[in-house]
Amino acid sequence: MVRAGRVLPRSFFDRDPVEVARDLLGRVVESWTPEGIVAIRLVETEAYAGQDDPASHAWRGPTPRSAVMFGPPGRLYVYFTYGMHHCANVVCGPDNLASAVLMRAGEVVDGVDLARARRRPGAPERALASGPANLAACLGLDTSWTGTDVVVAGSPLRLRAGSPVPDEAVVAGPRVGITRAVERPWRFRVAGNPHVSGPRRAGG
DNA sequence: ATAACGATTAGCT
DNA sequence: GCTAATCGTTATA
Repeated sequence: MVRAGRVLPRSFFDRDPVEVARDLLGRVVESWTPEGIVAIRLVETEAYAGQDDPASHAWRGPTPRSAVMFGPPGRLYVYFTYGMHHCANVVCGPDNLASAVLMRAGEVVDGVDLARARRRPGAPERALASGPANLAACLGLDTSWTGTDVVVAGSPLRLRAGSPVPDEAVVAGPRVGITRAVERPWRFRVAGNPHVSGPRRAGG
């Protein structure tokens, strides 16, 4: 069991998503299920700025899928993609923007056995949560988790303070896997960290 | 009703 | 570097 500090308050998420994405590096996301606990220290995130952002699922206004992004900050938005993967975001402020931060990669710091069981036998430890769909799989997340409030006491998904990453260790670069607004440098990662997503690991 | 595609991943060349 | 896997969401009619 890893001591990861206090649960982040709602005010943490009630900010511009670019700020939140940057600040989320080094923080610890943990899921509590009947199977057990898995905790992951985040090393890679991306910001999505709602209706101001052509790459965001919220760009064209609310749909059944993106509705939660238009709600209050601090809730989970999990979507299903490519017919087989889930990815997890935390909704951010400000209220009118429908913004969110995608949790892209991290280091499993608690519940390694459970995390590996949810992935693939023989997956190297550094690859367990390297990529948004891998990270969501380790935590056992699917679309039924959408709407989960991560700041209420006893939530099955929590974000803890962990240890913030200093500016000199943070690299900002273009977001991955999108076709619009590619130029916005809203992907953040910890420089040189072996747990970031690949194979675009070298990109900037 | 239907078609195109996606905030990905793993495996192979 | 290239691509199959696989299906919900969205746009269009």
